[in-house]
Amino acid sequence: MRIGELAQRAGVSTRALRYYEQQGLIEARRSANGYREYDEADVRLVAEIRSLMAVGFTLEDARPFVECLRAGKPSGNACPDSVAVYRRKLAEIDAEVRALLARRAEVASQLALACPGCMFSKGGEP
Amino acid sequence: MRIGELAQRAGVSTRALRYYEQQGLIEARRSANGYREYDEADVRLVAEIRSLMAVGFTLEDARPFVECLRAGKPSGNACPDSVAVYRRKLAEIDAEVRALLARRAEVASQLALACPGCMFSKGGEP
DNA sequence: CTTGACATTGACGTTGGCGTCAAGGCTTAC
DNA sequence: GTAAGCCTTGACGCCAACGTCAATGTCAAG
Repeated sequence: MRIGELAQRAGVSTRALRYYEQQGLIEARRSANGYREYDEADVRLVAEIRSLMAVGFTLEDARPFVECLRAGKPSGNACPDSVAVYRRKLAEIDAEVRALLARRAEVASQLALACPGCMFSKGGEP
Repeated sequence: MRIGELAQRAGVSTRALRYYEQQGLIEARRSANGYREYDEADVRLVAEIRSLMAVGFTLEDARPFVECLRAGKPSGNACPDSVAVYRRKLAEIDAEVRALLARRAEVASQLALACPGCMFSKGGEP
């Protein structure tokens, strides 16, 4: 299939696919006229990328998973590098959550100072 | 005082101060040679901006607080617009935390699939 | 033949909050 | 007078993941 069909089947733009290729995540053979040609395996690769991005992974984070699939593994997370990324991501998320909660507490205390009663009413008291 | 001293006292760069001015958050009168001149009130304005940014506010978020101070209020959060921003920010943070926790759960379940036992050991089992 | 739907590469725009030159003017000290 | 240290405006760079346009090529249908 060509890039337009892959884009439609994977739910991404053709621009995104060319970008992934530029970043070395996917590759395509070329037909005689220079058009990119993809197969079913590429649909899976792109799907893997998108599902990882959907949970906050960057393209770089997705790279080990893609390489894992291209290495013939049935699943992108069946490789040690992928597992390492999972663990790193968990740590990152936990750190982010802690930072956010700390900020939340600060904001809440400032709000309580600025507007006593705001914290327990729905509409607040401006 | 001139921009260098304000920068030092407020703990920001001169570039940042000029940027804040460009965004309409602070303003400076000019001395005869064209240099920006600031006073103590500006130190407070910049301090307010920085303390808000430290908890994740954008410059736009900080605007009502600055206007509040410039309106003569003793505190930047003593105005209804500021309180509204606080409340909006709390909601945003809560939404972010929820999204992060949802992602965390997804990542954790994938990790559990990829590497049973990883979730309960420190070093994991790759 | 021409229209239209596909494809190609290249390059600039987006978002926030500045960092980092560049090229020059003002002031003070030696 | 000149070096040092302040200041001015202007403009490009950065980061991610593309969007969007430009100019052009390919191919099947009418």
